[in-house]
Amino acid sequence: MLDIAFIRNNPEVVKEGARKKRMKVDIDELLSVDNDMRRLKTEVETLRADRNRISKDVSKSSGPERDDLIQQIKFIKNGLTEKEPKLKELEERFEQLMLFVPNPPLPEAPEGDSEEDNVLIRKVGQVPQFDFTPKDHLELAESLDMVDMPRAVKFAGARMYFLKNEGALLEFALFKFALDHLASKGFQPMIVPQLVRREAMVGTGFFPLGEEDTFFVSKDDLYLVGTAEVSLVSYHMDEILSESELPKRYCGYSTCFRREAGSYGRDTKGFYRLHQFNKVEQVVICENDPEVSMREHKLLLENAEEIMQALGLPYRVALACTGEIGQGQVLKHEIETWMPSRGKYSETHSCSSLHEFQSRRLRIRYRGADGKVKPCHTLNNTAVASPRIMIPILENFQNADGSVTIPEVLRPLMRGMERIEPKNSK
RNA sequence: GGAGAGAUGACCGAGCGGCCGAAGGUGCUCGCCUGCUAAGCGAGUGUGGGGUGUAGAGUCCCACCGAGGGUUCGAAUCCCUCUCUCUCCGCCA
Repeated sequence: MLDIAFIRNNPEVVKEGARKKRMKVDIDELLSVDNDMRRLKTEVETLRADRNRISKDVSKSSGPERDDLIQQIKFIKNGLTEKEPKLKELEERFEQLMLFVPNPPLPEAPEGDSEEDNVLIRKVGQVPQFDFTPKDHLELAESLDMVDMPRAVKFAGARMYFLKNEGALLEFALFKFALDHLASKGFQPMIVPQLVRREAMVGTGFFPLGEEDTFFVSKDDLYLVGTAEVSLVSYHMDEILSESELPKRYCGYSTCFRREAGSYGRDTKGFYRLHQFNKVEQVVICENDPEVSMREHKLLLENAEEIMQALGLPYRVALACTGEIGQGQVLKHEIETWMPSRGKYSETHSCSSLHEFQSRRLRIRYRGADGKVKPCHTLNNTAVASPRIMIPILENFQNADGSVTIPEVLRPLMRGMERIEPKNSK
């Protein structure tokens, strides 16, 4: 959500932002509703002021004078009964329109339509050269008996899976490693609610646009989160924090549920696109200062890169183009990891700054040193998401004999195992 | 799931249908005072929105005492619905 005053004063900036993001939104309609709403509001408030004033006199009067005052109020109330529903209608329309206005991207976000227009920032690590025919991650995972997809699909449907044996252990090791790393840097570890109310989904900006992609538990009116970001950001909903306690830095673990509506037939094989996965997410809530949030943005990116480097995975960092940036984000970096079977770097992390977009929706504010209450800035980035991260781990670290070498940092977390060996029986 | 109690400002907590945007305290800000610290003294300090005003300051108004309806000239106070919290019982990782 943007500040309506900002939209009023800078309609062209907002329109240009929407255009860059390739999003359709009718700012002129919004402003016209805003205008009508304010005009009517003034009328209604004048009537209310009259009513309140006269009503106070009622208590001081008596007899015919009193009856006369009450008559006057009844007359005013007629005007109110006529105007109030119209005002309410306009206000609802206004709120609705506001939910769709995209946050204009920062100037440093490159303009573009799709992934191809993202700008490469840096490459880290060596892409492996195999002197044997490498397998893809699914083949590896099956031969290593780390996964069972067919049995899951049989009773749970497409894009479902079991992780088993070293697969299960590896995932826990990854999350433990990530949480430890972030906790050591002062991020507060959290295990978060995975079922949330609509308010949290709208508040974090996933709704209304992302509603189709979300699982809904209708009996209880609760939504399954697609990321811990929803809960971590909503944590401070409706609060006024003090500047001295900022920034708030969190790392949260959750399972993530995504319907993947509209992606039928895409990435159907393997670990890339699943209905359910697990993730450690980083979230920062900080002061309303673009420089501060940019610093935090870099910190979040750096944390994720440190984890990637510790794992020894070859990756690159790209700056997402405007067409790839979500509605609420002003800047987004992606970490893409080398996946041999795809023959390219593919997204494993997404680092976003949202400025006031979420905090306005959720009313997360803080009292500045000047005594003024301001909306915070919010940011988030993946720390590690699995099983997707297992694609590059399995594929990059595979050996000629079909085994996979476990990254050193994870070995202490996997009972000292150094390799995952192929199994014969299933 | 059954029975009962509750939801008030950044936080805690009082509140008779008009004198309540709301006592008191804590916190915070500013000042004073005291070898230092702690304490003490004084003053200030709600949110959101609309109008006016040169962004500002100021000023006027509206709304808000969990949310939404209702009664009333007038509702934090009365009634209804919902949500959440707590206690007890049941069930349960």
